[in-house]
Amino acid sequence: MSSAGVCEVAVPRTFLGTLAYSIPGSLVGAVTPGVRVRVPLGGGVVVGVVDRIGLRGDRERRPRLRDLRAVLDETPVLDTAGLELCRWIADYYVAPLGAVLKAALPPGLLGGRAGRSGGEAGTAVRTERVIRLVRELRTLTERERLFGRAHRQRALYETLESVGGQAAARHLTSQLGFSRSVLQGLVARGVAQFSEREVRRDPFAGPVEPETPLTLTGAQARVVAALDRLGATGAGAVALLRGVTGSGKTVVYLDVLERQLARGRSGILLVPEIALTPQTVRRFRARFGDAVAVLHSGLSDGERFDAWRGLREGKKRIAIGPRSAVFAPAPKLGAIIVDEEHEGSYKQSDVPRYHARSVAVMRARMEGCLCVLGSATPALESWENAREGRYHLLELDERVTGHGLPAVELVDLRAAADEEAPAEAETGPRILSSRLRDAIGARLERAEQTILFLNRRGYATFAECVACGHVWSCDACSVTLTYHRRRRRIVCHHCGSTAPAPERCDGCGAPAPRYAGVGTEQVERRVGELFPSAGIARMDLDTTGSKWAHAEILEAVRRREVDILLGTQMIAKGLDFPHVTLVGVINADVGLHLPDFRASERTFQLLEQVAGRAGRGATPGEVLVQTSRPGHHALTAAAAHDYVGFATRELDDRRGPGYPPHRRLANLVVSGEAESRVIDTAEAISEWTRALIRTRRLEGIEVIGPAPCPIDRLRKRWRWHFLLKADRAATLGGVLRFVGERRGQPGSGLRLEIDRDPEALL
DNA sequence: CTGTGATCAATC
DNA sequence: ATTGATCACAGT
Repeated sequence: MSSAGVCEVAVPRTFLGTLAYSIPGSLVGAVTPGVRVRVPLGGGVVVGVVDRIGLRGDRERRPRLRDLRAVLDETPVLDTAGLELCRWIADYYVAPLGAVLKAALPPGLLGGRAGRSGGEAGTAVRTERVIRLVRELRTLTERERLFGRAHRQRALYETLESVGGQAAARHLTSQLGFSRSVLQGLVARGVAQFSEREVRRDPFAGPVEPETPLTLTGAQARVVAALDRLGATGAGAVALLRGVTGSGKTVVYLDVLERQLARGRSGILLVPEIALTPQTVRRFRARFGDAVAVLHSGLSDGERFDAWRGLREGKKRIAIGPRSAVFAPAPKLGAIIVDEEHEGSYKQSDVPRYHARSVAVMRARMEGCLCVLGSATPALESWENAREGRYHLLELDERVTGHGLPAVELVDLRAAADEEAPAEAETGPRILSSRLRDAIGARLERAEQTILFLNRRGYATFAECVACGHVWSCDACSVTLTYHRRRRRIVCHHCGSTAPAPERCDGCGAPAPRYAGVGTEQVERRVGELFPSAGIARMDLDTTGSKWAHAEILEAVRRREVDILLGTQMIAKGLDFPHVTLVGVINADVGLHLPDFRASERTFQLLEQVAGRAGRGATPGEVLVQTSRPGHHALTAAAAHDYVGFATRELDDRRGPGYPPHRRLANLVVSGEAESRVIDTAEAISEWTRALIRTRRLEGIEVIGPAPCPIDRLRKRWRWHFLLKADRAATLGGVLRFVGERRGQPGSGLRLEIDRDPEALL
């Protein structure tokens, strides 16, 4: 078989590798790497992407290949460099190339179905289900007759009435606590109807104010100049920009990108998803106008396709977006900037489990462009690379305000440390020390704003029976249920399942449980009691259900309608409010005890980030961190704003156990519904891997485990894992690929997940 | 003997 | 993911 008549195609399936097809004579000229093709697969037809013309070298001959059915693109959806990057990801992260391509291309281009929609733009309209009242019940008697004892339906009716007759079904069930059957009941009674409503909101649209002219500080100018020199080499240099919070990294990014544009190059700015606010985008639009393409999961498929096409055709030159924007089809790429490069959300949690920072570095090397990793608290991996000279280290250690970083004080929560506090019986668990309470009071008097941070949502983290000690936990996951007081439900934060708050113990029948472990909802209540006249806003997943509630809350803070903003890590990143002079961390110990090797690093980063919200205006800021472990190095280092000290100590702590960045890590998780099969399979695969290492005489690589995962049941699946630790990335990669190919699909409803360079081991 | 569901392997 | 092959077992 001549190599001209055949090709390898990546298809959207879960197995590794590509499939071979023959090219019918009529299509020969049209088939090139990177074009989409329609191919027969099993009993159906799917859309795949041509990986290469000719067969893979390692392939055994087949008597007969099936024919390509059609070629869908004149221009490849990925250029040579893009395809090469995707191959690297597939290889490195042991993922099917088809799955990588699916993640890299706009939604709809590579759908499983090979229908009409596989053609051009994904024109799918995003809709949401709406319930609408269709019958008016004017009199009370009429309502009573109709609803009888169906009081939830009546409540729903009245809710809908009060919001103007219709509401999104999703909002009613997830935010307001109506169950789906109540909605259905109302429809069944003929009082309401369901319909679909198109959702189309572009939060980034709207007038763009011209940028207020900025002059770079001396330090910023030096950094920009250094980056410019690095970029000009065309050698794919990587720079780590460590700039303290408030040192003006964004201004540097703007300048770097502007210089690239001036050279006829394009640029990509990656930001963590939650930092992609209209506020951020506005700054870039103000500088670059229509050349900016925003890639955001909140956009419809059609809008995303338009942004993608705009970039590919050179009409847009700057791409801003989360993780997947690292694949932006920017021709003549000059720079990729990864803001907040330490953020864990750059790692994708499902296949392909890539890290956008690593992909950015690899892409820059492949295309010879500049890569800038920016953070106040770099990931230890990046720090180590900079220390060893693989990345160029640049630093900004002055805040632009000239005020210096806010003073941080650790407030000891233990024992009688707080003499002024009344006995616990009167106040419930202590949430605010008198120190923090007084500090908030002082800000209220001076009309300054306060941010309170607690990385735990809900009211209480668990419910416990006072009589027998029973703790309510999820049926599907091995975690305790969080009490949400306003919703009057207990909720699993892993699978989302909920149940009404218990009235008595399942086991012994004793009445009402005790709720323990403070969450943001409880802080909100307590703060409201202590400061009844203050404007309080809570920002966490529960209050930002609707897509842009988030931005609305922040607008209220900006207008100073809010005196105290309280929330989870959502409020830790990037917020820039000049009148915030106090940041209070309710409990810094949350997260410090997690069974994960990054627990200390996470805590340090979060504290440093949240502390950076204080004192960004004319008045210096103050930070109070409540903790029961005031001696912990993550906390003392954060209090001293001592990144280098923290990194040195933490690197040292990780040397013994061989955690990254000293050694390379992969987490292999076996999951399934039958516990015994999961254990057996985890043992079999880990033993098989050990044997592989032994027989191949591989050095510098070990298998650790298996053991149950820290959360050993999730969504009804039992989970066991084992680790691979290796000195060299190449050794690890070789073993992982072997495991993936030979044991990747264990069958019987079991799954093997391979997570290379894991962000967390939970 | 046929129908049903579970399990497993292959997909070019 | 999806499909088809294979097999145990229940019902006819």
